[in-house]
Amino acid sequence: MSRAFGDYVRKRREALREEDDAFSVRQVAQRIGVEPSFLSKVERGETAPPSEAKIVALAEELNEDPDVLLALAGKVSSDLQEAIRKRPELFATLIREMKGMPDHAVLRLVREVRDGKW
Amino acid sequence: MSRAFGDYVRKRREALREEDDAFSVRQVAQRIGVEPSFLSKVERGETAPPSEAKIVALAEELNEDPDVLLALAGKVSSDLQEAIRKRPELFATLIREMKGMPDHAVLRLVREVRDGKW
DNA sequence: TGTAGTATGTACTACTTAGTACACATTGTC
DNA sequence: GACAATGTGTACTAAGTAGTACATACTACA
Repeated sequence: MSRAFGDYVRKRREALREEDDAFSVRQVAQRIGVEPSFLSKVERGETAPPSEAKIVALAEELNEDPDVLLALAGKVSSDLQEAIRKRPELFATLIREMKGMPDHAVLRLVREVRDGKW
Repeated sequence: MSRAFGDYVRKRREALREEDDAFSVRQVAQRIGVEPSFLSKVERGETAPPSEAKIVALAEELNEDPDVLLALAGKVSSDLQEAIRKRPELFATLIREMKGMPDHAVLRLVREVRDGKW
């Protein structure tokens, strides 16, 4: 089991803690709605990452992008999955086409789409 | 539990069966590597759709687009998920932007990308 | 020195996933 | 009328998911 998720969360939490004691395992656990022992195990990679809902809560707590945290946990946000499931051929083709493209090309595309050229 | 997946599979299998007796529940089940009773229950929606691997095998068997079948089963192909997880911010933004767009716009985009304009 | 807060260890559990194994009743066919 | 093939009902299960509950051990500080 890769510990990328746990390591990342722990580092981020401890960084925030330098400035604010409220970022202890216990307090963060309580705010996201899990037992401290569970969060501890997650951070140490002893247990698989939590559910999507808890990961999103954690991302908010740590001021991180939920999609990035979900990715580290090996998941994809359910709203993205739903969007794909609604038009599977279209999105499947597009994503497979783009997965071989460099970041800057994808980024350019994102911007064009966002700027309403479509 | 919605039975969209099972209904679709059953219809498709029975259509193929008009032409070819090899498309019985038993024989298809054997070819995709499950018990006939399991496929039967799946088609009648009595059990949740099978795993991704079996769905893909079934799609091949039925000459259907695996992404469509996966979508009916409420799933997204793991290779697409992996592509998203590798660049979560980029893909998340793009997909969320596109989910509100009409089909023809998405299709145009797919074609532009495929035709190497990027 | 006691007590408040902190992290972690241990044990357990309810639910879900993804099926198998086998028996049974029906239908076609030789 | 036997035999083969078909679809389905019933019972079961191994592994994974997503945690809880409580006990223990350490640290700071008043």
